[in-house]
Amino acid sequence: MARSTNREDHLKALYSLGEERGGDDAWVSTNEMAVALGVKAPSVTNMVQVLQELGWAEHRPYRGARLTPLGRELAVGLVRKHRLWETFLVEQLGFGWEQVHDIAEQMEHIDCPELVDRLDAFLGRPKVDPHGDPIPDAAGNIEDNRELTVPLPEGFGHPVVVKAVLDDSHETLSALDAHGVSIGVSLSPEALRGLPATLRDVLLVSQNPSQT
Amino acid sequence: MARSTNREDHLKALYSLGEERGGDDAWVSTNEMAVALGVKAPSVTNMVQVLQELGWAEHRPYRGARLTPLGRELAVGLVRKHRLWETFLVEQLGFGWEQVHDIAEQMEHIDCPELVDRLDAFLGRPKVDPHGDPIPDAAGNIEDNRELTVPLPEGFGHPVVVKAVLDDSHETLSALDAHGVSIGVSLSPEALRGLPATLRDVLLVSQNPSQT
DNA sequence: GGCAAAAATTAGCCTTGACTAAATTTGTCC
DNA sequence: GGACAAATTTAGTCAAGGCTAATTTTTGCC
Repeated sequence: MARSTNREDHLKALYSLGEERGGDDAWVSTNEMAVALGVKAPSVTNMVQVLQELGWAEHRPYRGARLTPLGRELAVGLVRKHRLWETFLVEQLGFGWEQVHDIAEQMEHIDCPELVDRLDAFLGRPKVDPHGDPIPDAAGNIEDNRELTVPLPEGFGHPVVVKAVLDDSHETLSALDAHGVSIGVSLSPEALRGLPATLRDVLLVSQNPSQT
Repeated sequence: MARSTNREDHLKALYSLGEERGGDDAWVSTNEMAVALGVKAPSVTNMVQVLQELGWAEHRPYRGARLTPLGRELAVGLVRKHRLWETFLVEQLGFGWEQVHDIAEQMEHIDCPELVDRLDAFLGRPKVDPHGDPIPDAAGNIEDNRELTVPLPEGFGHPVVVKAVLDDSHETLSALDAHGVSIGVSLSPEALRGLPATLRDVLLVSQNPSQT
């Protein structure tokens, strides 16, 4: 039973898609997971059954899968590692925010709890990663300040401050860069109208420019 | 043909054992590799044949294997990554030198040339790792200052300065720590006599304490 | 309520990389 | 120079994790 990158990838996909669904008890279809992971549906069915044997997930045939409390804990640990490494890559090594997702995807599988703690301390226990996403603490608590933020409101009547980006892919982030958009930047209504709709849709913003 | 941790592990074992043999054209037996990697001999025979198909090594049945120039280049790249990460873990994150080998063993498989360059620059382009081993540069050149050093001479007539440790295992390094031995430390003849022979045997030293 | 389409699972196969057991080669000792 | 021991490879098996094709379940539409 060696540590398996594969199982961890499936676990994380299940977690992410479940979060998008909005609830801890949301069922995620194996097909969705297959699309997210770039594999075919039967492979996911297999892996989900393995996760069930590990006690990480529950599988209801023809309905989908969802995490157990243990599975959720492990998944949050992976997210924590991913976002800490992204922060390291951007803040310490000077990578662009659009470059780090794929690298962190590899680094998050490194297995060493003490490394995670030391990295967290080294970075000054950051609360958010370079894309504005919250970094879970060592206990697994996620302080989601994005509750204070909102999806971009209709009409673009007021300036807004960019607080987070919901899509960390290289393409989206490069495109945002090209439009001068990054975390903390204030955007005028005109600037918002100049953005392609697909880019506007991934932004979470604060309407009060005084909020940091 | 995905990037394979496995192939990289076999490549590195072949490189390390070949270096111990002392020559670029030394043949390494599959059995030695099997012992080093913790697998059985037939598994190594299989992998060595795969390495041969990849153009990384040459396999002469019943004689052993040795690296091609390409294989050597790739292996040196792995050693470079390993030693840079070890340096990062000790100097930036504050790990003890006995803790970092196993972690770096995982990190060296992260595939991103730009990451290696940036890490190297971030660390100030270090020449040696925490165990005194030389770090290959980006071109693969190894500036082995250990030529200036020697294995511990017989008799222990003079004080010596520890320049490198040939065994990076947790056990050996912890034991050295317990005896107050680390890179750069000066050891008196009495101190040397107080060390177990197995520990003395892994030291490379300089006889001139003025050398740094 | 039944039937067709969509979704998910099962069945069967392939590759990678490990293993054991059996066969082969090498090397050494007289 | 032959016989035996040690080292190595070959042969055959297994588990993990992927795939395609076929089957089963669910769902949506009339």
